[in-house]
Amino acid sequence: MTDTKQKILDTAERLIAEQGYAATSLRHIIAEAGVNLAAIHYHFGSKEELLDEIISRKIGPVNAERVARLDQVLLESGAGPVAVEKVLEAFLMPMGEAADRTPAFVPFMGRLMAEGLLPAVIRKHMEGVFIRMVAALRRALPDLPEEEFAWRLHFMSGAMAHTMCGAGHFPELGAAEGGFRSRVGRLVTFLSAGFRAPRTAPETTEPRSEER
Amino acid sequence: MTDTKQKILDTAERLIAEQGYAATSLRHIIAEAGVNLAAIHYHFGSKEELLDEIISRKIGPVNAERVARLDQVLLESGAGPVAVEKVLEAFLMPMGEAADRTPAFVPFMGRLMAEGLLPAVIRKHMEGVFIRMVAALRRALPDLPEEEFAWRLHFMSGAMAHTMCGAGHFPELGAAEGGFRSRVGRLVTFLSAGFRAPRTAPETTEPRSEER
DNA sequence: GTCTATACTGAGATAGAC
DNA sequence: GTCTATCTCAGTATAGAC
Repeated sequence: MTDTKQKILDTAERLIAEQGYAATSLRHIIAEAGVNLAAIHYHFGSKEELLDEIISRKIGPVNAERVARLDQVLLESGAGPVAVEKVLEAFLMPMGEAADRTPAFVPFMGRLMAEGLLPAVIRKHMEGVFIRMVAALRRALPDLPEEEFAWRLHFMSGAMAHTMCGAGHFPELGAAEGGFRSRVGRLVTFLSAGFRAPRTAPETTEPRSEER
Repeated sequence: MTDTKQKILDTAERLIAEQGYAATSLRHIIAEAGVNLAAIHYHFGSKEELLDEIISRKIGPVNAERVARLDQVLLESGAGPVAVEKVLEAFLMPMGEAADRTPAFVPFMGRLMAEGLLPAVIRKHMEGVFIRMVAALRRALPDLPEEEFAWRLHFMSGAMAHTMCGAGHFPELGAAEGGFRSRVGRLVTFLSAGFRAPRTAPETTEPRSEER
């Protein structure tokens, strides 16, 4: 890979991690990287495709590790029950190891999630492992109604996004900066309990009658 | 309020609910509303302040209802224990009633959350009730360590954001469209179980030793 | 094959005429 | 209170230098 291309990728990843995708202009990237504006469009075609390549070059090992761990969890449990915690950990922890190798990547991904850029860009890189994780999770929770299960997956992805982003939206609440692993540990505890909760009783979904 | 201003507010709210804040240009808004571009800057000053006014005019009653319900929950429990479910419901349900009155508002707010616009705009409208809700939740969970509690609040806000947004990022998972109340009911079940989970054991936060 | 210079379109913002 | 004209900066496209 040419030096120019490399510099663009590294600089863009860092700036997007710091400021977000929308707030990072191509002109800001080229200024910091010391390259020409058109070089971005020569090497990548567009801002969106640049984003795609930043993800592509780093997400591969993470997802491979995820699949390996998920397979191991399923193997270890054999025909017996699968533990929710193990599945979630297998899916979430590999991101932390990527963070050790390349520090900007986790906040970078967190930013993208927070900005709602998953559908257009990230999904294509994540869909395979995500489906795999969902299947494992379904085996861990065979009695949960399908609709309830589907909603809980949404709750999970929301919580994941905000956790990876780090700061979250209410910094004054004092989210102490633990390492990524401790953060994921707490998230796994929280989500596992949520997934294991009994189905929602129908009357909970009714409007409350009393008014104040 | 002048008719021009009203038309801008209504049109902008609808378009942002449909397409998101970033994707909705002022020129698109004025075209649909049938007004002049400069009218937006005359009445509101900027796109951001327009956003602020759309929120301001609707969030008031919602937050008043939230405070009323939170107070009622605390009153009913007196000196006894407070139920997590009651607190979360008191905070989340009033949004659903706003949805009945003005259908575009919930997806509008969901979009903003999904786009990560909370810190700049929404926080100032929500901070008061949020702090109040956090205090009530703390009373419901007196034994949870502060740091664990803080993280769980982050997990909650992430899950909330994605839930309000409706579709979420993985539509192929088949999130059936229940009404807002059933959705909130499921969310309350999930979050309550998560909040009540025992503290995360330290060893869960350690790196796993085995590799595949 | 790589990279530079420059121009095009559409965004939000602003000044000043009416 | 409203509208026209214009400014700056964004992402994008292309012609041509090396």
